[in-house]
Amino acid sequence: MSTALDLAFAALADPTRRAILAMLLEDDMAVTDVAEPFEMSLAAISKHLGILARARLISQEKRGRVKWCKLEPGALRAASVWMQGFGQMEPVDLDAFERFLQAELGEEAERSAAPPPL
Amino acid sequence: MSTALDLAFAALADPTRRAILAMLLEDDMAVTDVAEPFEMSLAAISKHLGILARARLISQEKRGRVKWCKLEPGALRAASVWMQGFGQMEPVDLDAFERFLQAELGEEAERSAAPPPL
DNA sequence: CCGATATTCAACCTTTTGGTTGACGTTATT
DNA sequence: AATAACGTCAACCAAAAGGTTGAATATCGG
Repeated sequence: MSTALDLAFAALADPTRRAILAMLLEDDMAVTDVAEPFEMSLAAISKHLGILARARLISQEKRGRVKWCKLEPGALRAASVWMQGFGQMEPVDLDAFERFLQAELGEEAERSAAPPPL
Repeated sequence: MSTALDLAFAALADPTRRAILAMLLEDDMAVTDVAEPFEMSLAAISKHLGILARARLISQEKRGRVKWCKLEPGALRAASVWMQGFGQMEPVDLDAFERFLQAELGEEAERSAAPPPL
């Protein structure tokens, strides 16, 4: 039996899934469009999205034949609350986050041999 | 090849390891003492500690025959920065964290059939 | 030196994870 | 009606995770 926190952290542990979350930060997306930048099958991405949805990091709504994926920050907040308890974290620096995100997107792009964003 | 973030989130995904981190929040501990409340072998706990150490969530220093484990908030901070970028998190509520922690320690205690704290 | 204590190592086992492929059911398009 | 597009399902696979046990390695206390 997995707790919400188990599911959230496990979902976040995969770089593909974190990249998906970063993409969804920009806008809601259909499954096919989420899959497009990655070098793996649609079915694999569909599974990743399922894992993110079970962890409640995203929600999915089917309209017609396309299933829309939407970032759902609730579970992230719960996990964040848990983490913040440890050790007097510095106030959050959003610029640092931006750099982090860009760096990771870069890595992901290299790993998947896709053209780097920008 | 796993990034620091992969290792941190993967390490946090296991409830035993989160419980260990919570214990280390109180004080540094030797491996044997970390293992004591859990219903699993010392070797298993040693592995968990190894995973936490590789993720740089803890550090380990051997003095004599005992190896001391110490919480290392750096990696947590990095992961936290990543998460904070998503969705306008509320300012951190440390009381909420305390409740979270107590709840989870309770669950862990039930799962491992150990006497609940308090 | 001897026995107890602290920790890891190695081999093994089972379950989970992350990926593949091909078939399938729906919904759009023409 | 036929075809294409969207997404999932089922079966399969290799590798990693999480646990066990028993032996090995230090180190400490008498």
